[in-house]
Amino acid sequence: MEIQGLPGRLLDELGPAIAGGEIPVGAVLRSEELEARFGVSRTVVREAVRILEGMRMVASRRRVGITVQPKSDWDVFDPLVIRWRLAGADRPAQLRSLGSLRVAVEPAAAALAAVHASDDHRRELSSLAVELTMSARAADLTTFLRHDIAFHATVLKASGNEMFAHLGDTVGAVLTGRTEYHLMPHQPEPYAIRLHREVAEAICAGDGEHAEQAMRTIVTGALEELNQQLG
Amino acid sequence: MEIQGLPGRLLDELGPAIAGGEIPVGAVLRSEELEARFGVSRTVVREAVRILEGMRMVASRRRVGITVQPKSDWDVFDPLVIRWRLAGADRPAQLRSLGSLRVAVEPAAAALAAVHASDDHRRELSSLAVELTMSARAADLTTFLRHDIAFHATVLKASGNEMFAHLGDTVGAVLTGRTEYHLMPHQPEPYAIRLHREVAEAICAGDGEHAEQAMRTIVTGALEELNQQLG
DNA sequence: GAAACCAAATCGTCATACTTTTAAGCGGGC
DNA sequence: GCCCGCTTAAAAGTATGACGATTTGGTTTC
Repeated sequence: MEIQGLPGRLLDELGPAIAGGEIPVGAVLRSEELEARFGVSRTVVREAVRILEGMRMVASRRRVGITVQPKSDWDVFDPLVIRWRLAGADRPAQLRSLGSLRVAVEPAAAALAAVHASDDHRRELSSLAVELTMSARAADLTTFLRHDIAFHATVLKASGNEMFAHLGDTVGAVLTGRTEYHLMPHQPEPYAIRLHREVAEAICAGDGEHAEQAMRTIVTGALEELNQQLG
Repeated sequence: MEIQGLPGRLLDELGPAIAGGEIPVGAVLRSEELEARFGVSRTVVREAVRILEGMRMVASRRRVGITVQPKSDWDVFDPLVIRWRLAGADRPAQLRSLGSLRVAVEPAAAALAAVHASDDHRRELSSLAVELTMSARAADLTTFLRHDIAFHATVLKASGNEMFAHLGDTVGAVLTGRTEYHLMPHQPEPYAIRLHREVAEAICAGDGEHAEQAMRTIVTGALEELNQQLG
């Protein structure tokens, strides 16, 4: 997942710093300065900057330097950008954006999954629904979170749409972030669990309408809860 | 938009070649070979490869080389990846994926836009709806396409969700691709035009339900048409 | 036959020199 | 005094040679 080598280490410094606003939009960096600051060679700095440029977070121009681009240019779908934003000051905004995206995508994915899911996926969903119920009853929030993430990722994969499938990790990051956010306060609501079971059953039964509806209830509920948390 | 310099030119060769399957998944390239093939230095090759690595299209490992990664790893939301896939053999699959994504996202964006759109956005939408109608009546497909793209992009921007907003260019690419695909055969259907006006009016009036419904009709229609075209 | 070792291939990093672009300062002409 | 063009220098862009690190795969040895 990670970019490796020294450029990767540089990215781990620069990316969060830019996403978190410590290096503000419009700031200008110079390669030489970065070389000195991180004690690496030109090659390494250039490669790291190239990657940031690929994410549209910076632009490099001769005789000027490396300029941090306005946020509206950033590749907001890039997994690294999302992770960096979730880790910094933009976290609330990023969670809100992702919440809306989930409301749009996950019900559609559930509907598609009811039609396109493979037998393996259907089996996995059933089993995950069971494990979800169990870990909820046991108030084991850590494994609950893990199963919850797996559940949503599986629905997205089972939709048969590669773009939906790729949102699995992102949704996972949201769920993790959300759990961290209100510091795992109470055990999962039985109502939400029931809805997850409904989604799984509907998908297994090939009932797209029902799967979509139940999933919509889940994600709109999550969004409302989020908005409440964030004020 | 483009990556610039020699690495950019390299990308313009390698990206489409990989996305189009001419360089198949699992293929292994060596830096030295690429240097020779394109007559550039290590520096340039490495930077281009780093960018491809950032898109998860290749992975570079010591003593083995630069391996083309399975498609399921690619950053399918990266604008460049989308463009490359639309230009090559993956075009049908990419159009289908994007079609489903539009069905999921655009109605939600329209609903949000009805609530969050700025006055400027509302004005622009009204005006675009008018121009859309006019260019359709005049059977001027080129300007129609341009206005259509602008219309959808504006709705996405007006939603106030940065992630939705970023899909504007992508949707534009789909519309362009679609028009090219069936080679601009007939003039736009009056029904579709009417729906666009409805969306604009509903957003201006703050009627989210109606905007969402009308937009859903537009994009599901587009998806059905697409499925018909692709068989 | 298995385990340890060795060697070659390839990427990764560094240092340095040279090239290209371009912002900005300078000066001359109007 | 203002505008236009020329010069200059600053920064990124490219090329190249040397070395380091790592991994694969064969070879040797027990």
